[in-house]
Amino acid sequence: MNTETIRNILRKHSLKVTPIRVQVLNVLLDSRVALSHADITERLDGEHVDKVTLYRTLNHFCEKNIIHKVANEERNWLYAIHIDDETHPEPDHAHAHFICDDCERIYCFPLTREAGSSVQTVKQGFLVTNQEIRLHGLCPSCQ
Amino acid sequence: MNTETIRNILRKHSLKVTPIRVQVLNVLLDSRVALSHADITERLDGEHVDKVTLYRTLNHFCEKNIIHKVANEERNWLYAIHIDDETHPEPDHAHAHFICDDCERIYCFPLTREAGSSVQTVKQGFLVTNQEIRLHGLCPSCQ
DNA sequence: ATGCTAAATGCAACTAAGTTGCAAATAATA
DNA sequence: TATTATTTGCAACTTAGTTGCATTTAGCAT
Ligand SMILES: [Mn+2]
Ligand SMILES: [Mn+2]
Ligand SMILES: [Zn+2]
Ligand SMILES: [Zn+2]
Repeated sequence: MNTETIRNILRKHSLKVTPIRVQVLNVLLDSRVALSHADITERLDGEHVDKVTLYRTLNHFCEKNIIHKVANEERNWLYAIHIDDETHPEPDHAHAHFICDDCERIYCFPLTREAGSSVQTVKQGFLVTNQEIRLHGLCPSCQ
Repeated sequence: MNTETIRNILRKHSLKVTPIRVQVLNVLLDSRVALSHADITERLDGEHVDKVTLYRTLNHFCEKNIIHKVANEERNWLYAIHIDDETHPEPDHAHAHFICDDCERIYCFPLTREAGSSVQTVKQGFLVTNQEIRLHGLCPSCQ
């Protein structure tokens, strides 16, 4: 993705435009799957980025809702751009995560509304306001 | 729950019957919600239990499928007995977890079959074999 | 009952993801 | 160009969970 577009995303969220932020955002925009801190560090190579700075950058992006985090099976955070396409205008957790049980990659999937609203009143006395769906299986390259 | 019943659960899974195992299983059988390592330690008080022994006990129970673990919002493990009632004869992940956004307690819920099978073919090329549903909201005592 | 042995326990040290504190550098604005 | 709030980098810290190893014990055979 074009650097100026990325710079504008940052400005839109009133974040200072710094080289690290541009590069990290670029890496995340380029990826079809959610990435770990280590994944991102690798893909930034050439440039040395301090691990704390990277964590803080990712947390900033999360607070601004530019990206979100999802835990993998080892319970480490993976980071992904918010899917923001026409088919999926809702905020927050209105999408599913697909976890490949072979390669362990995690993909963000938009959810159809009917699927999303199917598990509403499961048990008397509990009020469900939101849900998180994690789909397990095999991704195209692992079948 | 009666101690002899607990001893029999252990024997059924060819685990040696030890005081710690009996007590831990008793604590888990008594709880309506999933418990952390710290929660369990508290409820064992009187008896001192080494933290490593407790972790190993819990992992043993998981391997034998007597209990299962679920991550809380801080990504620490909580442990719960497998719900094993008539309404829910399937193995593995065929139940949902309800997370109270106020008190953070986690409950295991059986899932109706229709809800469980609603999110099957979400995206071309991805094979879904299993799913995990985390419901967020308010539990009865937090509304 | 007694002894034997594989499994369970307890303690200390370790691991690794993520955070905190603070001093030095820098982007935005005037 | 100067000012200042924000960002960065480094070191130290935190904490859940694991590993290694010596000691103890449950279950079983004699
Ligand atoms: Mn996602
Ligand atoms: Mn459960
Ligand atoms: Zn895969
Ligand atoms: Zn509650």
